[in-house]
Amino acid sequence: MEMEIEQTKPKDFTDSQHEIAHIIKALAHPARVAIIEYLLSVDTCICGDIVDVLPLAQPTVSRHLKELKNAGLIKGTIEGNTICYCIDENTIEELQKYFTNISVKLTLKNKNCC
Amino acid sequence: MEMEIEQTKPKDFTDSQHEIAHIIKALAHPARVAIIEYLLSVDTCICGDIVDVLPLAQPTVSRHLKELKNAGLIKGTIEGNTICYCIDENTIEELQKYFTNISVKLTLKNKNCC
DNA sequence: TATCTTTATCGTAATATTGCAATATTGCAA
DNA sequence: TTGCAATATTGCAATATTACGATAAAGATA
Repeated sequence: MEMEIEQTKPKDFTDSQHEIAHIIKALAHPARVAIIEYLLSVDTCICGDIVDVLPLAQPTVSRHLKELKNAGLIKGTIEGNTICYCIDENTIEELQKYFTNISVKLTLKNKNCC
Repeated sequence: MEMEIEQTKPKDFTDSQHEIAHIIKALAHPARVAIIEYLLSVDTCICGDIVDVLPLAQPTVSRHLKELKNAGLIKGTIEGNTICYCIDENTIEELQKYFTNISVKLTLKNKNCC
């Protein structure tokens, strides 16, 4: 008969790890970083000119926008002929809190190695 | 003779956009999120047991560690037979500041659309 | 209606990522 | 020295990502 062995190795990552990785992944490309930074820089969010400020063709930009939208980082509102894109503050705040939490925990940690 | 036309479309992304995307990309996978969270959870950074807490084979974990190290998110110190990995606070802080800056700018922005 | 503008989707090629088995490396311990 | 333990590297297959041209869709405008 087999002894029960302490099983530490998990079968999968946690849901939370999958989720945060998914959001972070949406920013893991310079094009999508540039899109967020551009949306941040313009005061209105009427954004029919995103293609003009990126070194990419229109279909490629469209894909990147879709990915950002899919991750909840931007919202798009149809405005007649154009689409008004803007940053979703809640998701950015989630990222901000995630990294702030890590930072805070690090400052509270033992520092007697590395 | 050609007229000079206002050229808004850039040739490439900025260095800063490439850099931040590179760091962010290192966290764009649940395995690497899990590694950071594990390193954060253990008090010492003697970390010879990372493979045991991840649902991945040893070579795969080694690859993920390499990628985190390459992005400056972790540091590895050879400690005799094992390697002592720990989080690089400076890089985490950089991310934290990046997202805090976006958050702050968003709260100061016009909110009359979307 | 016909055409223009804006954005999305499809098809496809090039490249990158991920995972694991096999193997190499390096230090420690018998 | 021999063998073991901890990591890294290599090779390779499967899959994902990225880019762009061509095309489609849908509202605006002549």
